Amino acid sequence: MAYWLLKSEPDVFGWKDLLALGTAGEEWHGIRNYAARNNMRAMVVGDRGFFYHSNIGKQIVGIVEVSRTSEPDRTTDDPRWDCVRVRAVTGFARRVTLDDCKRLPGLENMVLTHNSRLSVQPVTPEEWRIICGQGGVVL
DNA sequence: GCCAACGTTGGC
DNA sequence: GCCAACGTTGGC
Repeated sequence: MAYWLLKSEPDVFGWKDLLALGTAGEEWHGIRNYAARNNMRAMVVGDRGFFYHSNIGKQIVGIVEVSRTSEPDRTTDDPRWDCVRVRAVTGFARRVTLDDCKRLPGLENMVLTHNSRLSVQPVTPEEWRIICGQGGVVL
């Protein structure tokens, strides 16, 4: 299983919005960046991802699961762009901030801390373990 | 609200 | 294929 990090501005679509959709989840549409799209194309059903609130909060707030693999993004006519479907799995007992990620040992190379613009990012198993521990998530 | 970083576009 | 111009993102 691979691990990812998905960003969203919480005033547009936040963790509570995803939670409200339950097991149906949400299509992760609107991605218009090749690197982010390629990361989505690499996802398989069952992969897990962190849900990150950008701009407001700047923190990881929960865990999502990929529930459907990449398919064309119906919100555009441009055939280049895809989306996956994700659903909420569990919220963090303690949210893990961007500052935490910059500070914690073992996260020095995390994409989040040095390519802040990439909206769908890979996360290594070690990074996943550290952040889940920090977030109070029992693996 | 500003601006640096980054990606994309399009003229050549 | 290069690169200047432009647009967007997101931290500050």
